[in-house]
Amino acid sequence: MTRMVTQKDIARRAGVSVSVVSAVVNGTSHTRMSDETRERVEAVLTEVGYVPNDAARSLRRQRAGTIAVVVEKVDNPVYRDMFHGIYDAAEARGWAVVLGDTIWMQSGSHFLARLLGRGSIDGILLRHDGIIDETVMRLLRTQQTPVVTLEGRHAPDGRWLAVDDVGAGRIATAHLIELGHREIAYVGGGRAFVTTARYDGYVTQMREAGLTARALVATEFGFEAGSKGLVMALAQRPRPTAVVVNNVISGIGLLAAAHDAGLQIPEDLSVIAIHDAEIADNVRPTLSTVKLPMAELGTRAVEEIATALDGRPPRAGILHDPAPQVIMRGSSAPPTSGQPS
Amino acid sequence: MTRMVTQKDIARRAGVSVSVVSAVVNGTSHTRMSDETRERVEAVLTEVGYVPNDAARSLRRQRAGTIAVVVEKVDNPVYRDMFHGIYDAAEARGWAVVLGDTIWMQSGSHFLARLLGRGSIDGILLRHDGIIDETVMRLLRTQQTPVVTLEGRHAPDGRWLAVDDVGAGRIATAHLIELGHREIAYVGGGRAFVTTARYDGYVTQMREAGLTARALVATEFGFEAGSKGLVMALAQRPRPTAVVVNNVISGIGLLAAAHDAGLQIPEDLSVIAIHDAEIADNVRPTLSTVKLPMAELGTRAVEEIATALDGRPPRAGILHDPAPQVIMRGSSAPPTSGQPS
DNA sequence: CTGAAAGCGCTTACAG
DNA sequence: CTGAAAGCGCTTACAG
Repeated sequence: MTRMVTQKDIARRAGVSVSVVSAVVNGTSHTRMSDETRERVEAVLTEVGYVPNDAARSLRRQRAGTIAVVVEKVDNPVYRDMFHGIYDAAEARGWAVVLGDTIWMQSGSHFLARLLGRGSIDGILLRHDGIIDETVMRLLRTQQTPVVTLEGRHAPDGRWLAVDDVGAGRIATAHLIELGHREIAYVGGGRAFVTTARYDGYVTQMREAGLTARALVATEFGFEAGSKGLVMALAQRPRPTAVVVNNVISGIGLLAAAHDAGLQIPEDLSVIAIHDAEIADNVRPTLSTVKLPMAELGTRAVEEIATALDGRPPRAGILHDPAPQVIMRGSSAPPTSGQPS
Repeated sequence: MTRMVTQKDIARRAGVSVSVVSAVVNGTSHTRMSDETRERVEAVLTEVGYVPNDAARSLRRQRAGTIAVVVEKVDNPVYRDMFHGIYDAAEARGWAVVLGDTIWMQSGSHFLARLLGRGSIDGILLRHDGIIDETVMRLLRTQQTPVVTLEGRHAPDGRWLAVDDVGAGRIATAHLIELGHREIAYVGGGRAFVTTARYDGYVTQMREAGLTARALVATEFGFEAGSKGLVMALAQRPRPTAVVVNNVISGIGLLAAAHDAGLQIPEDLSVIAIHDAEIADNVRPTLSTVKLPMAELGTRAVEEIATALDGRPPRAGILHDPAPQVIMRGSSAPPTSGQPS
């Protein structure tokens, strides 16, 4: 490992001071210099392949130029658009983005240390739904690094953003009602904030349609939540002819379980899941979903970090625009007369 | 935004020098001090909630304590175990891990700047299969930050690691042969390195069994590659009774396309995909796969970074242990006599 | 137009 | 047992 080449080295080789080198590197016009000098420095810079030391820069500038995004499971396809939105917005502001998984945020972990310690991360976007250790949350709240919570209501200093979960629950339910269903169940998602909101939307929509809302079939997340949820939903009386599932992954799991139970989808049961993902198009039957503006959520979250760094007041809240949108696929259809009950 | 509290502040409040504070913070025994002093410092430390500045630390230590992992699509479920292996190994060595997506590595992006610039990232694990801009690769090669390439053969200074792709291709093919298939096609994955290796395994295994290997049905990656691949494979004569698919995602896509084409899986066509993921269990029919030791790959990759940082020679190569393993599910079965041809 | 110097917050020899 | 000082590599007022 050879020694790092510094501005000092460049200065020596170009016969100028480090101030000049720094000015050239940063494109600062403040220190005006002759074209001749600039060219000479630039020549040396590219010749030796100079790269600035980010640690030194961050220390001096008191800003790292990097924000961290921490989510529950990085491989959840639901985040794809959000990551994209975050990346674009961050790059536009001159920030790099790094990702991490919530399960890495354990007390004492080096990942957490990097998040908490100032100097390498300027802001944190956190998808948190009550799953994080309370000690860790307290630490996070105590730190000065701004934290914007995504889809949760626990934000330190009130910086939180969420998609319209109530609206998603409503529109999913409305879709099934419009198809003619009256016996509709709500499956999945445990007792987390987002579930509560989505389930609320379901309840409201059912009531408005003069239908009776059912108890939440609470089953956590993941594929398995879908299969367990199906069994529990089918045990309800009267037997539902349609279900709203709390998320795509559980929706896929529910579809698989329905297949195993010998149910025809959508003939025997209509299914719609909240959140859209590519996989919904790649299972059979395809899965109807509600698409939420995740890319916009990401963009707004980055703006909120900027707001926090500027010391401006939070603009917390729910993203109502664009509105949740039903993407009808093969898993939802009008109820059939021959539907088992 | 209040000013950051520094060791200097702690020192003043505790009535000691910063050397002592630093020693307490780092648990350094070098500077022995009285228990009384240590306790006093610790009290102040916790009282004000001191957190070290990582930028200053990195600069002084000439090491950031963070490694970056950059992969093609972070939401590819294939990486889940690998991330886990990387995280565990990194934490054990005292390193934090941050994740990024390959598509962020564009010339001029701040993400790339952070990767290239020394000081904030000590090493890079890169899943690269020929998709990255050659300019970027050259920059990466030029930098001093060690890069370990995962599943590719392009590693700068020869630090690369891969799972046994040839073995995976062989064992997948062997599985179908053992079931009694003789007309077996290979679908998906374009012309990337991993594909070449897996396809090679298929060819070898076919030959050893005295069967004729077919031309690669080259269709890139993703779900769509599976559907396109199916059409192309079915056009081959004699029509195959079984296919090896280059990866799980394409395998799912192929299953969906087969359903749309009215094919019964596995009766009309047996399918096995390389790489295992939870989703393989959650589609119907379930998808047979070959599981590769991704967690171990992650662990070894972290060790390789350590090797590089210590200036020790590369231990590049293929991970043969544990060996690829067939996970038979519902998509593969013996050929049926009534199979269409 | 250019240089010398201070200082960001740490760690680590070195001196006492 | 503890402190003063140097220095990691930058950026930025300030002086000339």
